[in-house]
Amino acid sequence: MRLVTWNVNSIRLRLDGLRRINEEWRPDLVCLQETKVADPLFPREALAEMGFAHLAVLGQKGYNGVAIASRLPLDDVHSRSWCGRDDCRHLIATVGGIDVHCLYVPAGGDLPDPEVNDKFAHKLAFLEEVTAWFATVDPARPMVLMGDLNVAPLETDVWSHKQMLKVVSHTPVETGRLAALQASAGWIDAVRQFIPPEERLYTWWSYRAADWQASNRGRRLDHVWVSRPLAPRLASAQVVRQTRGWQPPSDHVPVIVDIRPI
DNA sequence: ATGGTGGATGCTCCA
Repeated sequence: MRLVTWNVNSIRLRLDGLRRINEEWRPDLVCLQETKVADPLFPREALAEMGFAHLAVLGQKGYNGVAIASRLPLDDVHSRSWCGRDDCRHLIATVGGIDVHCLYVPAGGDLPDPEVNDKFAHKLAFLEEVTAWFATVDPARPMVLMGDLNVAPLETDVWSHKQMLKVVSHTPVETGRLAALQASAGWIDAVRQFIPPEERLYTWWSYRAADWQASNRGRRLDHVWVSRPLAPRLASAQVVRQTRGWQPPSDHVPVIVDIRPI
């Protein structure tokens, strides 16, 4: 089974990109973040034409929004809300006996100080709540957690570890909270099973760079994690870097993981 | 130290 996660930054502007991904990589299931559209306006038909007969959406006007598109039936579709907000960041479905969590963690604003930046405080509280909840989930279940986690955990997940230590997405408090989330249900970083942690790897490049490829100041913000029972079934992982150069591009690129059948 | 771009929206917020 081929799984893809992609922060599309508007699904309606990324339909051609998704068609290209679909034709070239043939995913069985796609988790989308930042769909930026209310559910009645979601382009359901376009995804059905790509072969995604099963679709779960959780969107709102203008901001956030997640979706799961699948060739295989989705069971027990539901969502969770965190920090007392209904901001469309966590969608859950079961496919082929695997619980799929599509997650969009708050970006956290600019200043990495929860005392002066409410968005950063929200991000930290969000990670803490999700962690506490996953600690109550049975880690023996086959589960996948995929999405834009908005944290680059490893030194090799940013262009400059030293310069990024005070930049939101790579501060010690965030990488610490992400490590706690990873430990909560014994999650395994599927991508780093195939691309060694010593190797630099990014999934996001800012729109603000004059030349994203030349400066290459990326971050690995998008992740695919699996629970212990799925670890022996991991077959491959890849980051589709070249989509950053497609027109019009998302600032995030897709991450693909293949899981063998039992 | 600063501003840079892109998306949705509606004269600004968010990333």
